[in-house]
Amino acid sequence: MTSLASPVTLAATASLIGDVARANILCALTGGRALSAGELAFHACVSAQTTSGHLAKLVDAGLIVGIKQGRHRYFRLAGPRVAEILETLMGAADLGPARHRPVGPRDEALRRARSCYDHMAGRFAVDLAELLEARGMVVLSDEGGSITDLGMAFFDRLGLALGEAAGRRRPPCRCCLDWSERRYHIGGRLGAALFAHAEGEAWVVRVKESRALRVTRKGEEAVAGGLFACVAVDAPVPRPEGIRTSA
Amino acid sequence: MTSLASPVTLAATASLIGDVARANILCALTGGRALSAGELAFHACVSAQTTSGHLAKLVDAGLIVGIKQGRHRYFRLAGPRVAEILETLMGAADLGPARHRPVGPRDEALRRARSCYDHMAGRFAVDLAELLEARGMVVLSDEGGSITDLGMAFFDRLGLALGEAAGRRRPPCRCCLDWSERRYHIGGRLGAALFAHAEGEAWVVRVKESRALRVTRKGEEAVAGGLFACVAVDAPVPRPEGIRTSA
DNA sequence: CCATCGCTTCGGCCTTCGTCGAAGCATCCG
DNA sequence: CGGATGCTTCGACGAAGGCCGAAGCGATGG
Repeated sequence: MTSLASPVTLAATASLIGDVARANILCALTGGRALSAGELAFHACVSAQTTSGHLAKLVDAGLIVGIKQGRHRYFRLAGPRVAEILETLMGAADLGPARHRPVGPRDEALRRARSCYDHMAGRFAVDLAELLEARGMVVLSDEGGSITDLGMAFFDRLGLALGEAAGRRRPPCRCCLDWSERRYHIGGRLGAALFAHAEGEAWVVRVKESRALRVTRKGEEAVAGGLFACVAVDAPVPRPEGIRTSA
Repeated sequence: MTSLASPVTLAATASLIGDVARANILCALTGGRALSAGELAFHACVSAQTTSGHLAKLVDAGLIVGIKQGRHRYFRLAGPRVAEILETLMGAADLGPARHRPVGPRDEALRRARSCYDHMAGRFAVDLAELLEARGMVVLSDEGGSITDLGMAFFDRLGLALGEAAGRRRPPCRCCLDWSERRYHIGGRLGAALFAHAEGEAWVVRVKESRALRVTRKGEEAVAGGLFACVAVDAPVPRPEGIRTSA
């Protein structure tokens, strides 16, 4: 019935990601935007023809999809599942003894705020998640998360489109372990809705040619206190000092 | 602060799993039991010295841990995180077009019921999960799962040790996409507790030298109807015909 | 104490696969 | 229609790494 997930197929998938050039390609696409083959070649630091071969393999494996537009061909991740796989594998990197810490300076922007396929990650997202949890909107744990009744009402008043999740009782939300913060951020449908809302309200703007997000002043203000001022909330406020945006 | 999860470390981790011999080793350890280097060499179908090299790399990366006992050295997965990574990667195998379906005969036992590090998988586990969801004990979705109040009370009466999960409000439970069934089974703390309970009550017994589990008659009976007869449940019974155990 | 067993290290063979140069198509523009 | 751009295919080179034979080391057991 289903293709057997044997060790050899596991190895095939893993070795596909296990090449530095392909890992660079996948990481570049984790930003969520579709990129052309040439741009991916630049990100992977290899020639165009080498990149072409890698892209063919990735498409063949179903990790990415490519659409042809004119003389360009744009690629994006095949879906949230793939992004999740990559994030999970990212988190596995710090399983071993923390030996090398090549903290580059250009990584600071990524640590602060970045897009993670369809949701946000980095300090900004982690702080937001912890604030929402402190306010009793969501429950987060290492096994997943869920939206409380209070949270459902709040997100509804905020205007978030949670889609079919609203129909389910106690809709869970995926919470990823942030690899740069080792704390949780919110993914899944809620994470995607939060990202869309934040982008629509210009709380964050995408930085060109990068996964990094720039947190605007409006975003800082909205999240630091105004996020909850825009709707009436009768929730307990156990941590009124707001969150750090570290701008 | 934290080791940077760059594309190169992603590739390093992935390529570690991307070798067939190492993938075999990891899959063998996914059964949950510690295995000696010799047994792992047998599973990986390579010589002892080659296996030794692979094990050193896996230990070095923090994916597995080894303890010395006499002249044997036993290895096990470093933790649930690793098992989760492997399961996630397993699920990625069916992303591409389903082309090869080498459904071996010996896989049938694994498809029926198997251990997955600390919880159960296969048809038995999937049916059990769906039954629990139909009874309103848990809520499952592609973004995670959560235990309902009804479920908390039920599992408590059943005698499951959910540990610290009981302290949390709406404790979530991890639900994995079963690679052999493409449906959900229950993992996380609840999954581990269910497995321990099922093993303690002799509903399932481990098959030697394999991840496979044999579902006993007692287990079939208990799950088919007696599981809910042993405790008083005032829940709606939308699907009273029970589950298939396909023994 | 010697034989056996289990695991590890060392050295060298060999396959695999990532890489780029050159050439071949497809597309767009002037 | 010709030149430029973007992507792909082909072929050969070369480094990386998995593999095993041989030998070494520690533990067990008679």
